[in-house]
Order: sequence, then structure tokens, then C-alpha cells
Amino acid sequence: MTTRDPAKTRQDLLLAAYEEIQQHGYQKASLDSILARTGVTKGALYHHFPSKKELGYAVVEELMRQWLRDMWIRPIEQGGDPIEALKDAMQRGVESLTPEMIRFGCPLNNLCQEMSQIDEGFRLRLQHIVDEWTAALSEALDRGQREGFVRADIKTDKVATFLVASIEGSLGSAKNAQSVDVLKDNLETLSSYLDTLRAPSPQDASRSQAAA
Amino acid sequence: MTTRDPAKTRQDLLLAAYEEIQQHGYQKASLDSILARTGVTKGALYHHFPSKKELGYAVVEELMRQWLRDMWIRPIEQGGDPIEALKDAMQRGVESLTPEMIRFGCPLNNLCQEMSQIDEGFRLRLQHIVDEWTAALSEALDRGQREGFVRADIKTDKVATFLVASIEGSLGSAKNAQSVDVLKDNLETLSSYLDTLRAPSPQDASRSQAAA
DNA sequence: TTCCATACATACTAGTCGGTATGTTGATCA
DNA sequence: TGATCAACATACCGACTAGTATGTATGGAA
Repeated sequence: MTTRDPAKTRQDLLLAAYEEIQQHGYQKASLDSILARTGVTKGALYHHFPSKKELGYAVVEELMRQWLRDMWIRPIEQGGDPIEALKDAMQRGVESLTPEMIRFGCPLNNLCQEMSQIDEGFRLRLQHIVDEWTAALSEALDRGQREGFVRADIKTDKVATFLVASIEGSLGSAKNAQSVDVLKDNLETLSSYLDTLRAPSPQDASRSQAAA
Repeated sequence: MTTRDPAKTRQDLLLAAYEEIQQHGYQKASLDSILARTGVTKGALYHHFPSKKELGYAVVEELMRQWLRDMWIRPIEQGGDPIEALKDAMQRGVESLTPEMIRFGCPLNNLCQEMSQIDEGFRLRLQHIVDEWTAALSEALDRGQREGFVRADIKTDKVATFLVASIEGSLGSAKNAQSVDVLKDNLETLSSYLDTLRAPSPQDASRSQAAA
């Protein structure tokens, strides 16, 4: 007489799949192992998801997208100095860093590097949420330009793309080195790059115009 | 009466393994497929390598390390302005870019992200050649500082670590977006960051001192 | 010419994998 | 209360996997 809860069953599967993928990669993620983690049976799994691939897609589209929004997008959406907001987000990222994040790496980056050349379905879904992130950064920088926080001569979309690449690269390096310090140093260096994007203060601006 | 050539057999296996890994990842790389690519038999493979893992290790230690040295280390080892040398290396990197490099990604980055949390043997070997790269960059920047090309106030080792992370991140982003332009833009933005590392010209230096 | 280690070749095993066929149970609504 | 269908459960399949057991051929040294 176990009471049924299909929504919970589905969520359990997603979460267990996420963990299994984090630990072994998607390709080596075992459905049997996911079932063992949850206590769900194979029949139930295939009732909720038509294939392993679709289960993987759902992990990307539901879990990872939500995590990215909470962690990296929402914090830079309000107004004010976007450079400070991004620095804060990075700072909070480091502080709230679980050991698993260093040990197993950024789930988004992991899956991108493992799967994007192997399966177009994964690539497009991953690219989609990366685009969302990049667009949010780009818009924040645009706002920053309009409000005078950010230099007017930078291409905000290109900078945004570079920031995403650098953050992912930094997380990847940290995982490979198994070192929080590598991550901290990299984000610090990235912060110093961000500082070069600040609009010059009025007196600096007039001086550099005089020099030109 | 087929004449034997064990060295060639071994090299054939390494190359085929490299290609198979590039296309499917290490974990899904099939020994049978590697054998089919080469025409070598399983007995021969296990004569040259004790296990799939050791074959993978050899690909890292022999093929990938050599490629990294030729592509990214040697070009920045001679003297002169290291910032220009690195920019040149990146430019040449983009120019000599094979379509496979965009399609399948940087082999070093791929393997790092796929394997470093899964197998310590891979992680250490990969980390070792990444360290080699980082050290070469760091030394080049040190030389640049001594010769007056590079600002004296930067920590060269931290910048070097960041450069590696950014380049790997850029290659990863480009693979995920399946776009050469993403790579070009990122390396361009990275170049603009490199420019901020230049030592100020003498007159600039005196002016900024006067301002302080 | 004999001998023997290296360099292969073939056939096979034990296990894992994603997926399916077929059955049973539980909740909801007429 | 009975019917109906979603929500499971179990047993199984064929394909594929890394690895091995065992045998054979080659080429150089003695």
C-alpha cells in the first residue's frame, strides 16, 4: 500500500541521474545505478522517460538551467554597477563552493565538454542555457554602459562571451588541479580584468581626451 | 610474410586511439573500433599495452604532450616581447585550426573535463602537461618583466594560470557553439586583456606618478 | 641449422548495457 | 462498486564490452 507520488518519483530520478552523471559522466552513467540510488524500478523509469537520452536532456533543461539561473543570472539582473554585481556573484560562488564542485567540476562545463561533439541534442540544449547566461551578462554590461559604470568602447556581447569562457575555463582548471586556490586565483585575475572595463572617472576622461 | 614493424604498430595504435577518443571520449572509446581502424588484432594491442587505461595514458603522455609543446610552448620560449609572442601563437592557432578542432574540441581540454574526476591516473598526467604549459607561460612573462615589456606589479604565475584557463575555456566554448567566430572573438578579447599587462611607456609612467 | 623471445592472431568468456514485453497495483470517476 | 488508466514492477533480451587463454609465425642470435 505504498502511496504513489509520480511527481516525486520523477524528481528523484532527475536528481539521481544528475548525481550519477556528475560522478561518471553521461556516457558511463548507468541506469541500473540510478535505479539503485532511488529505489525506483526500471518500469517506472521508462514510464517517466522514453530513453536514457531524454532523461539526460531533462537533467540539463530542468536541473542545470535552474541552477545556472539562481547562481549566475539572477544576481546580475538588478541595476547598479554590473562589474561589482558580477564580482559579488563570483565571490559568492567561491564561498558557497561545495567540495563536490571542486572534486567533480562544474556540471554544465563537464557535460558540454563530454557531450557536445557526440550528440547534437545535448549540444543544442547546453548551448541554449549558455546563451541565456551570456545574454544576461551582455545586458548587464549594456545597462552598465548606459549608466556610466562601464567603458563605452567595449563590445558587450564579446566581453560577455569571453567572461563565460573564462569562468568555465577557471572551473575546469580548478577541477583538474583539484585546487580551490586555483579557482580563487583565476577569479581574482578575472576581477582585475573586469576592473579594466570600468568607465574612466570624469577627470581621467578629460585628461585622456587632452592627450589624444 | 608480412614484415613486422612493432614501432609502427604501436604508433598506429596510439594514433587510432587518439582519434577514437576525440570522437567518442575515452570512456566510450571502443578497443574493437581502434583495432578496426588500424587492422591490428587484439593480441597485438595487448602485446603493446597492458590495458585500455595504459593505452589512454600513452596517448596523453606521448601524443598530446608533444602537440602542446609544438603548438603552445615552443613559440613563447625565445626572448623578446612575450605578449606579442603569445598573441602570435594564438593567431597561428586560429589560422592552423582544422575543422576537427572546432568540431571535436581541444583534445587536452576534452580529456581533462571527461576524465580528471574519474581516474586519478589521467588527472595527474593531464595536470602534468598543463603545468608544463603554465610554467612556460610564467617564465615567458618573467622574462618580459625583466626586459621591461611586462608590468612589474603582476603575479606572473597567477596570470599564466588564468591564461591557460581562458584559452581552454575559449576552445570549449567554441566547440559547444560550433563556431570559429566565437573562438576568434574570445582570443581577441584575451588579446585586449594581454595589452593591459604591458609595462607603461616611460612618459606614461612619469605622468601616472605625477598624478599620484 | 637450432633455438627462442618478440610479435602477433583467433576464439572465447564473463559481465554490463540500454531497452522491452508483460504483468500487477493503486487512485479516480461514473 | 466496478471500470479504467496511469503508475509502477519483474523478468528478460540481444548487443557490446574489456580482457584472456592459447596458439602461431617471424627474425635474429648462437
